[in-house]
Formats: sequence, structure tokens, C-alpha cells
Amino acid sequence: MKKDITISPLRLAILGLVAMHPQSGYDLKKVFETTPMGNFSSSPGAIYPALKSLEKKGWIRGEPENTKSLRPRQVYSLTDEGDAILSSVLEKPVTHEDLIWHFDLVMLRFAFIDRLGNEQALRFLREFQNESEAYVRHLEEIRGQMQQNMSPSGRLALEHGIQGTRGSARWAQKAIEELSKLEKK
Amino acid sequence: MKKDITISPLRLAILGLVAMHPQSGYDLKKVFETTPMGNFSSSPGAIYPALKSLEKKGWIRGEPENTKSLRPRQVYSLTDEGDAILSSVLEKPVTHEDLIWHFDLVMLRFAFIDRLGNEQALRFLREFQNESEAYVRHLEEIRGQMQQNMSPSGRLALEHGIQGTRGSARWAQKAIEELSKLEKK
DNA sequence: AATTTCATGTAACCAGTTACATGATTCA
DNA sequence: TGAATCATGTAACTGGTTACATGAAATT
Repeated sequence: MKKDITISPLRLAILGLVAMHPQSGYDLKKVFETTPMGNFSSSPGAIYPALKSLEKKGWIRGEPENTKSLRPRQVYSLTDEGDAILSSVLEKPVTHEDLIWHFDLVMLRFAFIDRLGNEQALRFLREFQNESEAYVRHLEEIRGQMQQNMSPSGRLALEHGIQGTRGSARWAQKAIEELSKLEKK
Repeated sequence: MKKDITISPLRLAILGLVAMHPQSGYDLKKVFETTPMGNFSSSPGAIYPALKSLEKKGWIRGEPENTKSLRPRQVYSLTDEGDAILSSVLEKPVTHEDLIWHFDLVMLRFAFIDRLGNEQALRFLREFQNESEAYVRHLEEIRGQMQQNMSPSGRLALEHGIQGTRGSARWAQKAIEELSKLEKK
């Protein structure tokens, strides 16, 4: 029985980024500072300890680039074990709970998914679309029940959630079409 | 000079909910379990310590409902100080940083904003719309720059962010129209 | 009589924040 | 030569998680 791996957004981001190409903590920091990936922290106080702990787990390995320097730049790359872990995280089905409680983690998983190939990306998107549509229905039900005892802005905030989730479902549909087209070529 | 108050989503949710009407920790727990507000935690291990700490700060006050019981139900209500704090949090301008780093907190602020009146709600929505549109432009710029060195799914994930933010801006526009209509009546 | 729900709480743990520290290298 | 940037790290703190504990009241 495979152990269920839980991982924080920051750690998954690090894992995914070093999987694309080996890089240092500082490189990662820059990525977080300059791209939308930065939603998953940035501060050295988070990145360096995370690198240490991932290394301790044996998922990444850091090697000094310039041995003569006092504090040489550590370049981290994925180990075989890290590769397996990353794949198993990306392969996990997209559940209702993921969508509600860890949406950012879900999108992050998708951002790295193409290393598993197109079929996996499509599988992910289909699950994502299904769960999003189910969640929209659930939110609409709540809206129906609570309409009365909600303040105007409370109702509008709920409306934002409904429309946002609906948008996500539509995005998934479009993405599926796009990836299917690529497949055929 | 007014001190800049930072508050966690859970604490703001608690403050806003007891502001609507006094209630116990257990009542709050149920709200978190049964409404979309539940995004901001739920576990007793978070709620009860948060209540204690808010009480210690003097923002809420708990009073036992049934003094004869061994562990009487504590009903919390907002103090005058808590009322002032809540208002000052809701009055804060919607900044670019808020939008990027604390989006959930921003929506939560909006959900409770009508206690400040319609003009404040409209002010909030205008700021929200402006910042959202600016962020869309920023993301589009990034998309333009990175198009090449991004994987298909990475690009699609970015696309999700752009479309989601665009959706938020549109939502704000609609909400402004709706609240303006209410105003006139 | 047994189970569920009401109701509050604690303890160990984890991950991230802010702020600070260190020192090398590159650039103006 | 002074400033900015490269590069890595630590310490104190905060706030949340899971899991557990307690016991009354209501329901089946």
C-alpha cells in the first residue's frame, strides 16, 4: 500500500522547479520573486530550511558549485526518489477536498504535470472539471438556502465564489480541447 | 498615527461573525463546517485558541450562558474596541499586495463590509476592480515574456490565473452596478 | 443502554513570517 | 571605494494541523 504523501505548496514548487532544471536556493528565490509562482512564498527563511529538509528526505541533492569559495553556491537537483515522489503527487486524483481546501496546490500540481505526458494532463483536467462543476452546484444550493439571512455583500462574495469556480470549469474545458488538438498533431 | 493591524483570515471571520450576532465557539464551528466560510478552518484546535486570544486582546468578550453547568457555553460578542478594530480592517484600501498575497482575506473583508454602509462597499469594489485589472495586465505581460520557456501546462496554469483575475474584475463591475441600483431605491 | 450531538479544551507538531547576520563579488 | 547584488543561513515568533480528552444532554 502506497503511503499518502502530503506536501506543502512551497515544497512542491521547489520539487517541480528543480525537476525542470537543477538550480540553487537563490535561483529559486528569484523565480518566486518574479513570477506568479511567488504566491508560494519567497523569503529565504522559508526556502533554505525547505531545501535542507527536502535534502534530508533524500528527494533532492545539493552539490557545491565552486568548492574553493567559503560558502559555495549549492545547486540542487532531483534524486531518483524525489522523481518518484513528484510523480506520485502529480498522479493523485483531483478530489473535491483538494479543490476546496488546497486549490493553490491543485493548480501547482497541474503546472508541473506535463512531465507525465499528455494523457495524465488530460486525466487531471477531466477530474478538475468534474469536481469544479460539482462544487458550483453545491455552492448554488447553498445560495438558494441562505439567500434570506445573508447581507448584500455576503451574497455577492458567495456569487464571486460561484462565478470563479464556474470560470475554472470552463478553463478546464478549453484546456482539454487545446491539449487534445496537440495530441493529434 | 494609526497602527497597521494585521489579522489572520480565521480571526477576521470570527470577528465578523460575532459582530453579526453573539455566538459560541461551537456555533462558529458549525458555520465553518456548513458554509463556504469553512475555507478558513474549522477545527476546534484553531477556533478555541483564537477566541481566547481575541478575548485577551479585548476585541471580543465571552459570557457564560448557563452558570450552573460545569463547562458552560461561552457566548462571545464584540466589544467596542473590537468594533473599532473590525471597522478599521474593513476600511483599509485594497492594495495590489493584498490581492496577490492575501486574496482570501480580501474577499472575507468584502463579505463583512456592509456594516460600514453602501459607500464603503462601493469604494472597496472600485479599488478591487482597479487592482484586479492592473494585475491582469501584469500577468499578460509575464505571459508575453515567458511564452517560450514554459511547458504547455505551465502556460495553461498561468492562463487560469489571468482568466480568474479577469473574472474577478468583471464580478466587481457587476457588483458595483447592483449596489448602485440599491442605493438609488 | 448505547449512540450521537453538544461543547470546550489541550499538546505535540509543522511550516511559514519577519528580521537579522554574514560575507563574497560585481559594478559605478 | 562605496553600493548593490549574489548567496546562504539562523532565531524568535505565529498560527494553524491532527489527534486526543472530557463530560453533559438528547436521541434512538
